[in-house]
Order: sequence, then C-alpha cells, then structure tokens
Amino acid sequence: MEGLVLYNTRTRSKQAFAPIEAGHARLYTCGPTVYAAPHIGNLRSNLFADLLKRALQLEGLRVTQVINVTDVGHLTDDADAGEDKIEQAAARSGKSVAEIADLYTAQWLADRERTQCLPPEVICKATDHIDEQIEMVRILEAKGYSYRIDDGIYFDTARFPGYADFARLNLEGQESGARIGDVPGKRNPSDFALWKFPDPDGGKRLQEWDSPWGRGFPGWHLECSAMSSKYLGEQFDIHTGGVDHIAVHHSNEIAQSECCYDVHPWVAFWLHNEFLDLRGEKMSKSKGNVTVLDDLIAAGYPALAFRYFFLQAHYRQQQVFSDEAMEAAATGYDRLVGVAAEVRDADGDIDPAKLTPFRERFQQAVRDDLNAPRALATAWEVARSGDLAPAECWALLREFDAFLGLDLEHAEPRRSASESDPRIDALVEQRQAARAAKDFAESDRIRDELAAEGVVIEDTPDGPRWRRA
RNA sequence: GGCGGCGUAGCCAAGUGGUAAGGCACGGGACUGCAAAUCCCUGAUCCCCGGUUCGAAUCCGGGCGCCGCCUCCA
Repeated sequence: MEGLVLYNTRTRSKQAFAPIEAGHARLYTCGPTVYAAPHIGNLRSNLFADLLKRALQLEGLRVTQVINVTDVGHLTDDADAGEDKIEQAAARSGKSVAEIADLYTAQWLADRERTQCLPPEVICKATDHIDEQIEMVRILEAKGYSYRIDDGIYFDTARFPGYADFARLNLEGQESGARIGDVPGKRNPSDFALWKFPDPDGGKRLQEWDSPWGRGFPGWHLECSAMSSKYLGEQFDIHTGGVDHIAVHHSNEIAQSECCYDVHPWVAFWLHNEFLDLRGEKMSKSKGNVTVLDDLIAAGYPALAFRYFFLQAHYRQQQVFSDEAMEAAATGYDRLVGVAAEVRDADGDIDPAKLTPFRERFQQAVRDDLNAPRALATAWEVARSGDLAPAECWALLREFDAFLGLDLEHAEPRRSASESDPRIDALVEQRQAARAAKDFAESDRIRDELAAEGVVIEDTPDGPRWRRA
C-alpha cells in the first residue's frame, strides 16, 4: 500500500501525495469572511480541511496550516462591484467594522473548537497584510500584467495564457452568456480587480488604505495569494476550499501568483469540498436562511454529532442535510460514544495480530482520498466485533479517533447523563415506592407525568436515573 | 448559452468490472411489572432502455430526474 492519495482538482485525478519539503506539509485553507456567523455548510469546509490535516499528520508529516480571515474587500454582488459585506454588516448593526470582524471571527473559532478542528498554525487577517498585497500588485504592474481603469487596477487575464486551464473554463462560452453590469473598461470578462478605488458615488468607505495608486482597498482574491505565500513560500503543497471557488477565486489566485512569482505550479495540490445539499434551500450567509451550529445545539445535539454527520459522507460528494439525517447521525454518534465509554478504561492483554486487519482497513480508507465513511464504518466494525477484547477494541478506537476527531476519549453518552433536582428526585422515589408495592398504576402515572414535562426515566440495574429528553 | 456532479434498501451513504460497507429508522427477539435505555437478529441486484464483456451498480450510447458552478457564496 502506498501512502496518502488525494484527488487534485488541478489534474482532475487522484495522486500520491508527497510534500515539496521532505517531512513537512504546507497547507493553506481558504477561511471565513467574517460578516456573519458560520453556517453548517461553512463548517463542512472546516471539517474537511481538518480531516486532511489529521491525515497528513497520520502520515508522520509535520503540518503547517494557514487559514485566512477575510475582513475586507469581499463584495456583495459582482467580484468587481457591489458593497463590502463587512461594511454592510457594520452599518446594519451600528457596530464598527473591527467589532463585526472580531465578533464573527470569535464565533468561527468557537465552532471549530467545539467540532474538534485542530487549531491552525497561522491565522492571518487580510487587513493585517495590506502591505504584502500592495507589494504584489506592484510586482504584477512592473511585469506588465495589470492595467488601470477608473474603477481600479485590474489583472489582465489575457496575459496569462493558462488562465482557463485550472477550472477548464470555456471562456468563449462564458462570453456568449450575457454579462450584465460589468465594469466599464475591463478588457476581458475574466479580468479581476487587484486594487479597488472607492466608488466616487458610494460615500466614504470605512476601510481604505494608501497605495501607490491612491486610496483604496485590495481586491478580494489578492489576500489569499499574498498571505499563503508569505507564510508557506512561493510554492507550497496544498490549498483547500469549497468547490464554488474553483472557477473564479482560485483561478484568479493562480493567475496572479504564478505571474508574480514566476512559478508553476504555484500550489501542487488543490482540494475542494462539495456542498451540503439543503434540498433546494440554498444556504448562504448572504441569504439569511442559515442553520448554524448553535441551532443544532439548541435542538439538543452535541456539536460533535455534526462532525459525525459530516464523516458519514465523502467530502467530494454533495451530502443531504435534513432533520432526519441529523437525528440519525446524533443517535449513531451517541451509541458509538457509548461503546467507547464502556471499553476505554479496560485493562487486559492486547493481541496485535487481532488489531492488524482493522488497522489496515482503516488506514486504507484514510489514504484513499480521505474516505471518512469507510473509516467510520471500520470503527463500527471494531465497536461491534465480538472477537475483540475491550482493551483491544479501545486500542483501535482510540487510534482511529486521531482521524475521526469524535473525542471518544472523553465524550459521555446521553444514557449516562444523570440529573438531579429535589422535586424530580422525590417523584422518582415515589415511583420506586409504588413499584415496590406493585402499584403499577401509580408508578406509570408518575412516569407519564414526568414524561409530559420532558423528563425521561431510565431504569438500570443500579436503580433509576433521569434526564431531560 | 457554457461547465460539473449525482441518481444504491424508508432515510444518510460507502463501493468504479467478478455476484452490494457502515449508520439511522422499521420489524422480530432478549431484558422489563409494562415501557424506556441497552444488546442480538432481519432487509436492496443498485433510475429506465440499449450496447461492450465470460461477467457491470461499476465501461459506452440514449433517455428521465435531482443538485451545483459560470456573479457574493463552503
């Protein structure tokens, strides 16, 4: 079995992964635009990148992961027009741009932590790297890749012959599709802004900087090019993002980076996660019809139940999210945690030969383009295997959890959650007394009464316990 | 108009040439005073039609259906 194999969007094929620098994988993950709370679709992207990071670590690689925080320049409509989303959110809420950015950055970090995403080595904000972005535009300009129009400094995609290659774009086909509201003066429809000038009719922007071309702000695509190469080098191993970024954002990043640094390929591997399928209800932060992690938690699901849900489908496949599917995932997660809780303190001898087949199957799944569903299925085979001693079962589950990230070491199953409340405890005791007296009408009445207020009684060999449903 | 993906049991889904992983639900059983919780058992020939092949869910062609990208979006 060779090592890790990853599907590379750049070559449209699975390829064996080998880092440019031996023993060290350099990974850039397109991060959030912090103008709203991340929804569960955004979360899927984070979870996917985390899975990748864990798989790289399991290969024994040191991983440097950089994630950007977009806090300027992400416009609402066209890539070249429209309002800045962050400024819009600030105006709406009466908060400052920095407050908005800080608020949602914190929310994003909290969601990552709650779903066991490993912290990145570097988190970088676009507004902290304005100089680097300006420098890049300067170089591109010096090399003749840019031109100036009223609206800003633009990248001339015609100067980069390979522009259409990455996304396999049919530029002519696109041109025939009428494009409305284009920026006057652009030479090609695919040209994009490197540096934007404030809209003369749009009032003063909250975020502007001086540049060799005057006041303005960086084009959205620029930050990823500038920051990734600042922290990872002019060529690095892997760049991740959602499939929606392939055609525009990543094509543009590649164009400006390869022209700026004179490299090819700028990034060796490009990995993209598919979207959650909301049954036609497209979820996007700009539309407001979003489900966020806190919604799931309010519905009674542990945050990691969503991670479990995510693991059930391959990252390159659209995954249908529904209440029913989420409920099923939560039940499955709870039961797996239940098994872990039973075996994790087990002592006893471990026969390595018994572990090998499961271990191999698991590794094979991980190495085959991060096949989490198969990896998870292997964990279940272990959990339900009658042949493994508890200590052996735990040895495997613990090992697998380094990839799955389900906190099997600490998570507690719901069934062991036992609450305490003087009033309810008293009712439960009354029920016990009735049962002892074989007055089942009374004991069932008490149980029903508690059930009506959402309290579930579970009878165990050690006596009853209760919890809120 | 251009580009891409998908269609596998009630649901979420693995599987890309040799007779269909896993989870959830349903049903059956154990346990229970009865339940709940828990544990065990049980189900599909893979959207339709045609073709290639000794052999196809898996390859090719044609349908039908769904989702997405090309413009902010994970």
